[in-house]
Amino acid sequence: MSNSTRAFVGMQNKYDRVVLLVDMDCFFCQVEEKQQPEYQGKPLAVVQYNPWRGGGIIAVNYAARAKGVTRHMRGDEAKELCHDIILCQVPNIREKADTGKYRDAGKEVANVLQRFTNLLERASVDEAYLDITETVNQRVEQLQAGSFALKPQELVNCHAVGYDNIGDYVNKITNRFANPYVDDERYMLAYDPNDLPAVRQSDLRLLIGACIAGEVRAAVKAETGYECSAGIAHNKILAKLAAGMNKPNKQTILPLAEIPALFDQLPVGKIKGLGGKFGETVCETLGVKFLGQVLKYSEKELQRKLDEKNGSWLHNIARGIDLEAVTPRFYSKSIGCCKKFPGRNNITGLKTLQHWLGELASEMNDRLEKDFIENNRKAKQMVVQYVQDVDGQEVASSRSTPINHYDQETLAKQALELIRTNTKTFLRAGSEAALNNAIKFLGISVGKFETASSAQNSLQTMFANQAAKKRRISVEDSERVIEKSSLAQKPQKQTEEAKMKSFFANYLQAHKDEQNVKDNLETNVNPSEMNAKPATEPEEPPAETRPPNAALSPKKSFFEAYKRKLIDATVAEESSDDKATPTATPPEFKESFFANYLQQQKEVSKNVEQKNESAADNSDSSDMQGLAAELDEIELSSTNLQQQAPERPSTSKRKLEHENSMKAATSNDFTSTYAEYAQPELRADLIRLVKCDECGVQIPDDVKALQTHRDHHYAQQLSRQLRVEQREEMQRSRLNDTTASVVSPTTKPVPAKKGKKVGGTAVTTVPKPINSITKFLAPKQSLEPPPSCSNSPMEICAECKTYIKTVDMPEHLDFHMAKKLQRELNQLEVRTINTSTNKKTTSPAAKKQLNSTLNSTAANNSITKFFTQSS
DNA sequence: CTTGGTCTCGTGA
DNA sequence: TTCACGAGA
Repeated sequence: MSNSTRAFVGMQNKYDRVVLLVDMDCFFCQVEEKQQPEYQGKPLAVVQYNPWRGGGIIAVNYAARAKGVTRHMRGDEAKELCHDIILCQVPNIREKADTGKYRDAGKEVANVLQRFTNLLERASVDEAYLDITETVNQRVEQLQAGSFALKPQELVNCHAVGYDNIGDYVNKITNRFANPYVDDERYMLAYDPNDLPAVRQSDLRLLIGACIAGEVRAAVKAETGYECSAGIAHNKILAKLAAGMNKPNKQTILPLAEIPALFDQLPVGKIKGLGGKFGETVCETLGVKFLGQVLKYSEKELQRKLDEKNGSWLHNIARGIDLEAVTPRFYSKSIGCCKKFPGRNNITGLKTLQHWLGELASEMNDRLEKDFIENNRKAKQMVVQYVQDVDGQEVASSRSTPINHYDQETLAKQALELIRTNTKTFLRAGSEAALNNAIKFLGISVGKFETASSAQNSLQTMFANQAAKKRRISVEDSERVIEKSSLAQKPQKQTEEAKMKSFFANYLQAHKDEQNVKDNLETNVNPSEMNAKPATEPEEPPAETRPPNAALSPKKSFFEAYKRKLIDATVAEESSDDKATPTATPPEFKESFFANYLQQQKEVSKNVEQKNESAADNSDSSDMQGLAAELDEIELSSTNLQQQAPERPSTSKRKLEHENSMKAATSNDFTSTYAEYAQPELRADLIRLVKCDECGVQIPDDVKALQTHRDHHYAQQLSRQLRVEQREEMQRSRLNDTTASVVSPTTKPVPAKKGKKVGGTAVTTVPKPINSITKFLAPKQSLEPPPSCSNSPMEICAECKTYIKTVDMPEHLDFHMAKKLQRELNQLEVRTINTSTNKKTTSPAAKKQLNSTLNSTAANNSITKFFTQSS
């Protein structure tokens, strides 16, 4: 558990990184929509249960935002603005909001993100930074080596700050390829000479970053069903800023050169860290409104007016420089829960205080057990926070204490002690039960996690190993994913390809290939519109078996991509009021990359010559020249198309529908828009899709994605079932002990709580290990090895007789073990429930047994033994 | 009484 | 270093 302090990159690397901020769109709403598919496309908001005026809104989907519904509204106000709005309650457990559902969903997303880089920093439940510098650099190299070509079709849903459409930005970059020094004059004025190499590469690298962002978002969508927005920039601050500029389901590049213009009009408070009090002081003490105005102060002045650290930080920020590193963090450093007790709900009596501490402690206990199993770590410190009303003033306090084990009772007791011993007069004079100061806020959190030593018990060891292995595998996976999506990597070893030095040449080569080898594209885009290329040929072979030079083909030239955008734009026009429609003004093709290339062709081949042997270059070059005329023709026809397309929208629309065969390709609701634009991972020629029998959603046909998706259903089913059980259990205990209630806390609510607790323990304990291991659950897996995965070695699992990737086999076997564990836990649960109904008071022994199994260091119970035996 | 519940970080003692 | 507390997202 390295407590990594904040890290920074060197000033000399200020433009070297490519950072992504992925931000889930109205995440809580999406979670609800996924859970209740019938809600999809309808205006929806998530409210926290609170009887006053219909509950407080904490998330609003875009359909509801269109009607003017915002956060900070009450449910009733939302209803007024939008009569048919669906209001989802966040579940209430233990009389307080339970956000576990969203935490789990966030983790599901993070698991996908993780595959793309190990430099993943989770910033909140629905936001994460990814440092993708490595991958970008690799692709730059491959681009230069000719083994990789950009795929502009990945950029359809992408924006660049300062450009009306992404095509303009791409054109700008390609122009610079043709004339590398066009912008240098400006660069020299604006940047330090030492930065020029990075500055010159900046746009291309951000563009590549955007392609990766497209892949990331497509993977998230395909594997979790959730949509997100992303920002692509050279640092965290800018990535975060950019991500917010186009939403939902879009991504935004913030080009270096656009920063000054942007900042001139950018309110200071828009920058992360300047949104609050500090931002206000900055504005006041500097007399500025916009970030750009900060430029008039020297670093020294800023340091003097603010302080040394903030001064130079702001000095940098105003120049778009932020050196803060993306610090890898998947799991939170602390876990806590709290509750407000406003006004009338102030806690004024000792019993009430004990009751609520018990509730909070109970939730903590559940979450800590879960965390322990997942992360093999134990908290060493507990903090209790509270706000007291001391004669009209709110006084906040927090006290901490070391902890060694945490069950509900201990946590609650310790919390109470901390409050008691730190309050001057805890009880009102002469009273045994009345607090001297009413409590308005109560929170318990734990932190200072330490890894549980593996010697402690085998259960821990197993899960620790599990986690470590998973991490390793996912790193490999991320490489595989990237490889898969950048088609041109496949013929990497082909040396003759490597001789082509520019990615222009690559495009041309690719286009040439397209004529020889039939491309799936032609089935996607109607051949008659493709300048009368003969529509032909049998099914394309699976990607893995494709001949190398066919695989090299980038599938779509710029031209095709733009035409594609045209079609999209046409459809978008038809589907009228959709906000998620991409801006898709087609660029002028005369200025296009092809035109440029053709003009510059000879120079390019000259450059190539300089770096390389000559013979192959000449032939390439002549090949390219041979293509020139044809490309001209294509371009010509494309401009025709540009004019014609809007006049026959329905054909292209139908085509598009056919193309993706996604259920909602033309629907204009907010949840289905993705299908139209999700080429990178969803294009049939890249990944085959299968339909989930259960929910009908399209899933990439590879073992991992399938398992992940099924796992999701399985987990849902499990938790549904467990929730039902829990509810029943709660009712039982209520029947058994009707005196236990919130309003009369004098009645000791212990039996009820304990009854709940037993259920709760099982509820949160059981599904988690299952959930994390059921990645390898194969309930519906066929006995045949999936054809699309034939490239990775598979073997048959002796337990369930299904085909499993060899690399996944160890975890798959773990899964079977976990199933057994689940059975045992379930039996244990049945036993405890039985005793509780029989005896009215829950058997504390049974509960403790479970608790200590998962919590403690003692390894002498049945489950632990079970694992020792089976492993 | 009415964004509530979680998190993380920086600062000063 | 650790703790308490506030700020910010």
